[in-house]
Amino acid sequence: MSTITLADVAARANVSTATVSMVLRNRGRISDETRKRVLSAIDELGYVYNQTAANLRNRSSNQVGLLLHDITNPFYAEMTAGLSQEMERHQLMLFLANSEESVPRQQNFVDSLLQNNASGLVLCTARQTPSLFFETLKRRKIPSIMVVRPVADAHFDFVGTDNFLGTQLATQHLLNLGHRHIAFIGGSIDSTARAQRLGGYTSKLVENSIPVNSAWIVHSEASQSSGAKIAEQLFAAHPEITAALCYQDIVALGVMQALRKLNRQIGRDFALIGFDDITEASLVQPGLTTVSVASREIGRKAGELLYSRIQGNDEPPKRIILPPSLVIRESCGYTA
Amino acid sequence: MSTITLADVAARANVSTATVSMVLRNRGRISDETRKRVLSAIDELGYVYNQTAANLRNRSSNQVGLLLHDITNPFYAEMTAGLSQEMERHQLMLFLANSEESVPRQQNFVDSLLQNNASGLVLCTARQTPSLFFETLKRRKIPSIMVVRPVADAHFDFVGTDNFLGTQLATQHLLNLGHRHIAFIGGSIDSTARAQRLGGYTSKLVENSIPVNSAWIVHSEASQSSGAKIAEQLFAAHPEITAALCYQDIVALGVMQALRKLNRQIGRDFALIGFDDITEASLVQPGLTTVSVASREIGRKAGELLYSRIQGNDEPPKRIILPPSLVIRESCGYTA
DNA sequence: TTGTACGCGTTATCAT
DNA sequence: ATGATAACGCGTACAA
Repeated sequence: MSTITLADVAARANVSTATVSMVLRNRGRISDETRKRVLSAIDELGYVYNQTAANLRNRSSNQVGLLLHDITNPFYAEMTAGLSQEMERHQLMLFLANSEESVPRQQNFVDSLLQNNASGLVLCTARQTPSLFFETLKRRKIPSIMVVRPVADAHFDFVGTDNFLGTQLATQHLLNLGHRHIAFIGGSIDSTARAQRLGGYTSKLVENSIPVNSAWIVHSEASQSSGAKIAEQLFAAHPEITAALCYQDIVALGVMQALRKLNRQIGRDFALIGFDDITEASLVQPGLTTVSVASREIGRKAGELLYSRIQGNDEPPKRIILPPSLVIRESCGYTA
Repeated sequence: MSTITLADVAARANVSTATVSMVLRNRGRISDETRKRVLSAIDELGYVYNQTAANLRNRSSNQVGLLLHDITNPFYAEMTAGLSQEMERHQLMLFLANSEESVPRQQNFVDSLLQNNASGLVLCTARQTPSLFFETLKRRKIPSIMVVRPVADAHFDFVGTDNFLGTQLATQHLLNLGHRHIAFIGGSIDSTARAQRLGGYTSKLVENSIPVNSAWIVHSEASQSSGAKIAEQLFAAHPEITAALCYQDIVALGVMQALRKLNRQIGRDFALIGFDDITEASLVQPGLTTVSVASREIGRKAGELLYSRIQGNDEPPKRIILPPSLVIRESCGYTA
């Protein structure tokens, strides 16, 4: 069974391929009469449009790529859903890749996208991404939106959250509750986002004339177990700590484990705040107070912006920073 | 800046386009001499391979589609990661779509894939999928692997878990602990998977001469809140129930809420088992005993099978059923 | 190794 | 006003 082509349809309808093409794309001037003939020919033959051929001719495609480092992280899964929704609205197909923080894999994916004439990208790049990577993107002039992880290069569009403000909110909340010995737990040392979150925390301390104790600031991997291990050490060495702000909810969940092990009642004799507001935050006992960053909305906004870029919007690079909010549950007690 | 084509490279290297093509794809016999010339020409010109053109010529592509109904469900996110890994191994690009149980959206996605000459599909179809959908896939002869949700049509490859065995394991566990009043909570009435899980449960009861009480079998939506609501009603009407097997972990989490509200100690005066082993199951307090189905592995196996089909494997349809296992945590107490 | 027809839709230009 | 003609996008594979 050989493929049915536009030419076959044209023959059947006694028109030229040009006419069929115009009917398919609603362009040019076609009489209702012939349009009907063409449409029924399409129907009778069971013609399937060949996007590949169109792409080749147009030197473009309806495909965009999404690069993440961990789709199993609920935060990114949620963001993906938002983006996917937006892509569908615009009839764009979404390629997905999971770099798992591997720079070569990330590079492979982007190379493939370029070879496929992808018309845009949404990227949450791996941590050690070399600047050459960004240079290549710029040189190829492919619309690229960076998300969540800030990139030094201001040339790119960015959609993310206000890390600084987020931890300011959280820190202020702890201060309002009377805490003065507040730890900051988690994040990897070379992360820009961490620097920003740390900044929100320290700035609030300073603003309230509370000394910043660097021994209470520790980093960890983005996992529950790592958070637990780090926290245990920290609390053993510094029993004076009464509250902690975590870089991520995942880490906070680990800290919870540590606190339980040390027999400290979360919400009573210890206050804990996370960041991200992943689903789990509302499921644990007690519910985790956390900074919510509207992950789904980040996906949507990124999609919106990408689409406008693909349409030719050439305004200077944008930075869309979605305001975070503090979701108060039970992990800091009930006093507001 | 006009695109650099294969022809440009050929001109620069003083060879034919055929030669360049062969060098790029390591085919035919090319002398080391010319190969070097071609490679350096590619390098100098910064040539980028045009996959689109190749796809058109080959009437194929290196693209496969993954259709899910909810990427934010951790179970599917995990599966996606497994599939993504496998696709990358074979240099296949993965299209992702989130149907959110919408049949038209699902259809759109598959239509787009067909128009893009996708070489294969992995599908977890929406619940109300009409049989016409499957007919189309068969007619187009595109390799398609169904996952997780069993499909009536035995014509398709399937990768999933043994629902029946899973609930048998769980039910036996509860029986061993002495429970005789065991409820089955969750799943939607028209789900095949639910029928299978229900079968495992009832078969074990019958095997142990325990009457099946249909009043203890209730269904619910796949959400925590729905699970909680349903469970509350059930336990109020039937206080004699001392244990429950849930269709999904998500539902089990809701049931936990209900139990707390009713002041019943999970793991002490009530035993609860879930299904899926999502990450949350190990995070809640007490940890949820559940049937683990190796979601990541389902993704990998599906990818492996799909790849072999794309390569031309035309053995009869396969059903790969991964054995589930019971992960014992604390929600049934500590007695084994 | 090379020449070249081919895969299939698009669009600018031309014809009626 | 409508529609046809034909060159074009770029890599592939077969005959020479």
